[in-house]
Amino acid sequence: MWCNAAMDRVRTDAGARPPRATIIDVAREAAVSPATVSRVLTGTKPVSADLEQRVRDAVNRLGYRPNPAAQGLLRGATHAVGVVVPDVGNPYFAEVLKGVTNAAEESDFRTLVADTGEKGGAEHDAALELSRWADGVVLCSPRMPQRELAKLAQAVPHLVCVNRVGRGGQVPAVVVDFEAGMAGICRHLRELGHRRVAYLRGPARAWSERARQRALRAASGPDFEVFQVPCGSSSVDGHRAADAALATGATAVMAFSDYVALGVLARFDELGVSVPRDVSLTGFDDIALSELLRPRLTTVRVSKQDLGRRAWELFASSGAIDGAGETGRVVTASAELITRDSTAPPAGAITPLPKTAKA
Amino acid sequence: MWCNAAMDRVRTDAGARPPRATIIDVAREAAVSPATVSRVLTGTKPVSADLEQRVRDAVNRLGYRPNPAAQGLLRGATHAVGVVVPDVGNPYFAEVLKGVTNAAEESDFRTLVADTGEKGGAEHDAALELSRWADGVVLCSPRMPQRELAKLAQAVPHLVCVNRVGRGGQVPAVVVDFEAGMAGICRHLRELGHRRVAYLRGPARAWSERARQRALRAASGPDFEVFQVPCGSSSVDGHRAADAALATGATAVMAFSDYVALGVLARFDELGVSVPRDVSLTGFDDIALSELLRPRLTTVRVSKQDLGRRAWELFASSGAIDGAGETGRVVTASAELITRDSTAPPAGAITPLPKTAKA
DNA sequence: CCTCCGCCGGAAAACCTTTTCCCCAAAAAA
DNA sequence: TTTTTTGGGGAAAAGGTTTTCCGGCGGAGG
Repeated sequence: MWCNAAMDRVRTDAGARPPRATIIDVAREAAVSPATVSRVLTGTKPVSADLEQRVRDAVNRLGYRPNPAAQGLLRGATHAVGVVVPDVGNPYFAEVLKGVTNAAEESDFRTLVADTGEKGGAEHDAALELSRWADGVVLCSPRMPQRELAKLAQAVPHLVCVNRVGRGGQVPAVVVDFEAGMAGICRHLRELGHRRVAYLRGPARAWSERARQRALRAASGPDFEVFQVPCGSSSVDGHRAADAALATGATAVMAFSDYVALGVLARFDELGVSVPRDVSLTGFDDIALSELLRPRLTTVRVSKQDLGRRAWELFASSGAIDGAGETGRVVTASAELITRDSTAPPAGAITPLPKTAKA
Repeated sequence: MWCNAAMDRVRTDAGARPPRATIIDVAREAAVSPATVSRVLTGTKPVSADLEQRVRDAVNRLGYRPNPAAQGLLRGATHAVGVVVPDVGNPYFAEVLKGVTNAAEESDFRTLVADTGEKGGAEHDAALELSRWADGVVLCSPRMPQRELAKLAQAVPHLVCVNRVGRGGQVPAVVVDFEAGMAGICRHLRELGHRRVAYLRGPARAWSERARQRALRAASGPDFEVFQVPCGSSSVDGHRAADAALATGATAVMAFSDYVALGVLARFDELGVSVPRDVSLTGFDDIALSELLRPRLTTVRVSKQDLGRRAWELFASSGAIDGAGETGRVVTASAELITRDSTAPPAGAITPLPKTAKA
């Protein structure tokens, strides 16, 4: 299968790809010891000027680059961070991933990614596997039960969650302030005069769904009735649930996310229901399209890349890089209401006024 | 639960996290030699039943998992594949990444990702750096010049391109059949009766843009005039270029991609231009939204995940896994025309009626 | 002039796993 | 029963880098 070292030197098969130069080759070329080469490259100890020059020349001549596996073996660290996402194809998670990647690159860390395909059962194993290859793992919106998460946190050295806090916040996490965001939407709708609104529920297991429910419970009252409609987290779920939402007789519909709202909007269009004339619609997340859609979607802005970056910072400050650090912090990312064209005062009567609007 | 064996190392930092168990710990626990443990786990040589059981028990008891760095050092392979993308936040690349990741997982490979932030200059370094950590690199839509790509291909052991073929196809690549896709769009528009169409150009450096141009040149003639309008690859580019496209007097607009078409559609809406009544519009790629938009976008379907999977297969068959294989294959992914609502026969006259439209 | 200290560079250990080499015991053949 | 073969298991080397330990040399102080 793999040839031995002696063979490797003379491997002249078609590829003609010379085996990678090692630190020993460089040392020989520069007529110094491997230790000196290492010192020049890592800068751990000063080296006399002429020797340093000789080493640098040799490195350039041979195109030498240290073998990360050997470095990792010695250091006990891999200089890599793992990211587990339910679905990379989902723009939300893609943005979070991008945030982590960019932040990690600044500290010379590599990013490993695992996609669980929205299967909550696969999360645990994926994280565990990734933790072998990385110094820590960022877990995005895990659906796994609390118990499993707690156990995982003990097995994985530096675990950070996004949009999920463990009980008591033992595991560091960065979460969107869903509660404030949802409250903002409710306030906005109430101020517009809506009194009966429908909420399209997300996945029951999702922590973010439970946070939204808290806000809903706080906001609802005699003058603000909230009708819960089971839905889901994808556009097709929204498309499917749109009719039920309408059937509640609500004057406004709050979707679990912008993505869900997209499907709702499409279905409303098919039904000839005009937004916001006949009914108002809100999303959550402020994905890029929400501004391109007609009508432009009223939603809550969440800086997804920032979420990723903050997760990285949590990972870094938990001692993954320098040494030991704090252990269980939960940082909350702000969620800002973005008012656009999809919300308006309810049509007092059903009379669809001839709004020209939207100059 | 956790091994006592690792105690002899005195790394007692606050965290109280016991260092990972090594194969030596397992060997001691099972009262066998490390070699036997290795043999049980890799299955390279048969081991008697009782010893095997002892080893397996010890492994479970200690939660032992082999250190990938040590394995990699020995094997000279990392069991990882790198993916370089211009922008993970772009759903197109996110999908390709997902395709690679899923395929890689099936072969027990990890995926490393680097995001160049659309900066063509960063591609070379990113790929080179990733190649240290991975057994090969998948380069998505590289904008780097031909010369640089050729040089990179020599420095990186197993390089695979997506949507870019090197001169003569020396580097393995999987590409969308942009030419056929574009030809399909042209044929479709011509059959509808369009004679003057505008094309919103993508990035000049992009290989896919040049492929589209070939198709355009082949399709254009006295009865099918194509007006080239500089644009770009993002939605805002499309938004900006929409006016210029209209100014050509074309009855149909072909956008570089669905993403660009999104911006065009938004601008047309602002201008009160109705699609497809006043002007037809086409995209490319068939991103998820194209079906949710109103009007639903006529476009060319490209299986983005399949692109990633094919790239992985190319990587695998190039000898990255088993040994030596073929070297420079180019596989072409089919591109299928999807006819939806955004295209229609041209309105006989050019007259931009004061459409209220969009019922 | 001698001694001590400090600095620079080399030798070697350590990191963890796989694999080769070798030995020993048991089974098969004579 | 003795010799040969086979098969299973242990010892040790290899793989590339960092870091500790140590030796040697030059300069400064006594």
